[in-house]
Amino acid sequence: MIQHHRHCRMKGFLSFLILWLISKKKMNGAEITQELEKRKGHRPSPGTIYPVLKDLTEKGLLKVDDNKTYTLTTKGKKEPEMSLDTFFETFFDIDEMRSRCGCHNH
Amino acid sequence: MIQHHRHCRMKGFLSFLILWLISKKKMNGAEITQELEKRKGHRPSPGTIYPVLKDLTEKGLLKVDDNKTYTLTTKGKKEPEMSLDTFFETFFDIDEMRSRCGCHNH
DNA sequence: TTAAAACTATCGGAAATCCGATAAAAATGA
DNA sequence: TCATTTTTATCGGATTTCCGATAGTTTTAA
Repeated sequence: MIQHHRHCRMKGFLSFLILWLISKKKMNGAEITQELEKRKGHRPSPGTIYPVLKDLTEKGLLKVDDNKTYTLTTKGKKEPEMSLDTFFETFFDIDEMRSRCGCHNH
Repeated sequence: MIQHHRHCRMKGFLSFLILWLISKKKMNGAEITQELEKRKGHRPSPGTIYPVLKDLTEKGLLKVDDNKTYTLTTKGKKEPEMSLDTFFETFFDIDEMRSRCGCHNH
């Protein structure tokens, strides 16, 4: 099956982003989908987010309650911290990056 | 051959990061390697960065001079802008992210 | 000059990442 | 109830991303 060419660079921050979203507010799959659509401009396929949620749950970073609502575990609360450190060590000059692009009002 | 498990989340921002570095200052491979080591905490393998440089050159985003120094092309100067927009649309609350992690001094 | 070191480059493949297709389960509402 | 919509979930695989192994090339310095 031929898959179409993706225009979107920057593949591979979805787990990080989902952890970040859930750290701000517990969410179910639909809410996560909506939030990702808002941020990235297009609705992710169910086949995109549910495997990620499953993976993060199996790694002990997320837990699910009976309403299918995802929350960070204790481990998960530490993990994004680590990732954030890594992130800001790598992109320490992020303010300069932002000042170079057109989106100053975010 | 068995490859060891990677602890590092956030796979997949290398092209973006390399474009960003070269947009700040023209560099050769060794300089890029050093800068990545500084930012990410470990030295990338040559097999990591040179294929990326080749790929970005073939896509017309980079050009190389006789000293193997990489510079952005006109197209490359626009491309990171686009990526930056995407980036900051996705991570519009990046300041909140940073205030949550320990690295306030970057 | 020439050996050693540093740099550049390629290749194959492991692992990660994402997504379309598909379907089950749950919620909705007529 | 029961059909429709929404939500959740899985699977297989296309593609991307990265890296170890390897080797050619250039620079360094004795």
